[in-house]
Amino acid sequence: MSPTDALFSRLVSGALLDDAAGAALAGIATSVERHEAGEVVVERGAPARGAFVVVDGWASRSISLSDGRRQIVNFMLPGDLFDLQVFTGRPADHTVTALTPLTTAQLDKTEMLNLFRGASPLALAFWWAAVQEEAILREQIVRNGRRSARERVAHLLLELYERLRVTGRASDDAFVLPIGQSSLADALGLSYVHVSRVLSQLERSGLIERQRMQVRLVDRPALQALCDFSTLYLDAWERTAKLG
Amino acid sequence: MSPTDALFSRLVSGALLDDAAGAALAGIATSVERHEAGEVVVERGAPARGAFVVVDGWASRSISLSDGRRQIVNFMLPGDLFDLQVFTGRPADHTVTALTPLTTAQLDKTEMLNLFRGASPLALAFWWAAVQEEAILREQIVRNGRRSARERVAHLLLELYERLRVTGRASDDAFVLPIGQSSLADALGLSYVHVSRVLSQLERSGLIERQRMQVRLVDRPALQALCDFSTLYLDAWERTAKLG
DNA sequence: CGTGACATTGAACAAAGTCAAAAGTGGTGG
DNA sequence: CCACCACTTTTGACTTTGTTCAATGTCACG
Repeated sequence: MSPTDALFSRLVSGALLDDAAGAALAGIATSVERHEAGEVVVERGAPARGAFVVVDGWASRSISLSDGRRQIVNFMLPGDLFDLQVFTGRPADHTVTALTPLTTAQLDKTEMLNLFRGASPLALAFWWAAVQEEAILREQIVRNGRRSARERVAHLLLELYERLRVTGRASDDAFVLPIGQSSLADALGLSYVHVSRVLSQLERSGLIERQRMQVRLVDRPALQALCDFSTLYLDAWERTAKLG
Repeated sequence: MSPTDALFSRLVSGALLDDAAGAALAGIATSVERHEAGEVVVERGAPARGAFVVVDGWASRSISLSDGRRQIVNFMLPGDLFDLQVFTGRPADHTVTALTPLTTAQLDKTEMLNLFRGASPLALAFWWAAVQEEAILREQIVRNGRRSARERVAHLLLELYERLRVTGRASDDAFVLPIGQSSLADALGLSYVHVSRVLSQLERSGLIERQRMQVRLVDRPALQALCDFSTLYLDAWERTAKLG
């Protein structure tokens, strides 16, 4: 039994691979690692070593807030790939932990990049965009899973501000929020009534100001502290390593 | 101003593109579409037409439960790409709605695939795995955002069952659940105390059985009905269209 | 002005969290 | 084989957070 068996059976069931490609796959899944239950496999913030396949056992991908609240973003089962963001040179925005005795196989980074050799540089750019988006989804999971209503609202406002800023649509701690509170509520997993209350309260506390569709983050540092906001998951917009 | 300006400024700030690649990018972002606020841009379940860039305006990506509860999975702002799953031939597992007057540019499907011409078939397989994973993350967002504790637990058990089944690790409505309740709680955004209560209650209702680390989904249809479980987001494991 | 969509407020209610203690479980070594 | 340990699960009482329902405001626009 090869380390890539489980992955292979997933890919085959999706009709994505033939046997030749399967052999190629097995060829790049080189070093097999074994971990005990509880062991950390990839640390948040650590530079990417390579991508991994889960050969056997269960692992979790999780993100913790600074006060200890923890959100498992998803479970990784045999055949699952992770840290496919190697392509982009980004550090991991999450921690991977073995939940049971775990066997993984590492897919070599340069081998992986070789697969893209011959493709347009745009292909990697799109890959990067997809990785980017995944990071935003993960953060959304943590936001809605382990943050209070107040924290959620603050966190979303901060994220929107940062994302809009990159394309020149926000500055001076202010931006146009062209959507109603019930859309915010649907994004945050709250009722629109409660969103209204929280926004009013943030305004009364002097953290934000609202007029029409304009929002101003009056005290951005305080907002960030309030919800434990980190730009790690967005930073890559500005600091990603160049690709070969 | 070209339709890809916002995307370009994102990619450039990540040092991913030079001007030549930017021109190539502009070359494949052909047909520009305009939508009114509230209009549906991509319908859940519809076959992929191509990938899109948001040129101007805001959109949401959302998933609704059959009783109307709605979860916005993320907001799409100018420069964001979406429906990158074209590569995989999967239908959309979510609905894209314009939140404001919206301008998008379509990236032609065959042009997109051409970018991968010359890359190994494995490159597309990895892309497919990433898309797969994103779908699971989206479902996790809906689960934790708009489902009750009872529904969440049922939904997660069903997902794990389906995912394990693909690699032969579950059958007969039963599988080994080798993790503690506090891991489940961390994944579901609940307290472990509450998870314990819910599991006990599901067992008393005759929907599941537990012994050691074994879980049996005694009445899978009822569980699926209980939490509005759809395999759409997992199905691709078995029904994805073949790639060129 | 009047109208309709969106936002705010209050009061009653429900879901899930917290705290604390008791009951299993399984592994270890005597 | 049993006693002991650490850990996980269960249960009950109580608290907190956010929801629901319903009424009231506000504002842009015809």
